[in-house]
Amino acid sequence: MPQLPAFDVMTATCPSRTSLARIANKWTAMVVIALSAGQMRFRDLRSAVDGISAKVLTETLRDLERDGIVTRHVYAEVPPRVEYELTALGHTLHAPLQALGRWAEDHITEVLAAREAYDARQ
Amino acid sequence: MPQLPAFDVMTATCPSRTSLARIANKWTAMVVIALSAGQMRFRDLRSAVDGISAKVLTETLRDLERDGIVTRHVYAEVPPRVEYELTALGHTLHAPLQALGRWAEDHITEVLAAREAYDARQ
DNA sequence: CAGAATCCCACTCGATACTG
DNA sequence: CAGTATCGAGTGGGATTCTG
Repeated sequence: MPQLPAFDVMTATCPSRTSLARIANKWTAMVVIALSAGQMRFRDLRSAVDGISAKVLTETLRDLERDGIVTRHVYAEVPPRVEYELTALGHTLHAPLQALGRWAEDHITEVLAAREAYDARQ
Repeated sequence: MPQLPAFDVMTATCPSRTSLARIANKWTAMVVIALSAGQMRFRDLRSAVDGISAKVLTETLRDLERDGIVTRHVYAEVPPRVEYELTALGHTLHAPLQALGRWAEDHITEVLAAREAYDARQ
């Protein structure tokens, strides 16, 4: 058995795992990637992250705000305007998540081929 | 509204999103990180990825195998021995996922502080 | 040992309708 | 516009038991 690197996140009781569970999430990844371009309002985020429902976007943003990754700016206007922005902490998360998104795109052909081969064997 | 990078994965119909959904997952991340050290058998993976159930580990490994990220080697022995290994494709996924795990560990203090502050406001 | 099978709960997520 | 409320289908994931 190979030597494993000491990695706290692999321990069930370590709080960093709750954080990993949040950031290792497709919606989180897409929202953070979208926000990396700069401040955006709710409706623009919704169209940037194609297919996300208002409910899930709201919940995702709340969780990211709670974890200090996103800030919420409410402007007292009519109609209401709410803008979301990455915090400094949020910006440090962009590179890792962007890398994940890039991997998905760069290797989709191989993944699809592997799936087809696997399913053909069954 | 900021200029968004053209990113296929942000499109709901793009197949790369199904791939992102698989890799942006806490169990996937921990399994791939564990396997990056080399070939491992089922039971060792189970203890490396603390807290994962046999069922979820089996399903995660099946999905990763289907996507061409992991290979499964069955040895005709008694008792049975099954080893899992990252493919070449799987190895390209290690760096991004390791970066995510490191982020979770490196920033857990800030995240916990943000949570506490957020919850105190409610 | 490495799983398969089963049961079941909790949570995710989408759709729809409504509100400030 | 930016949500909230509610409902319901689907999925994730744990516990337990059984098998080759």
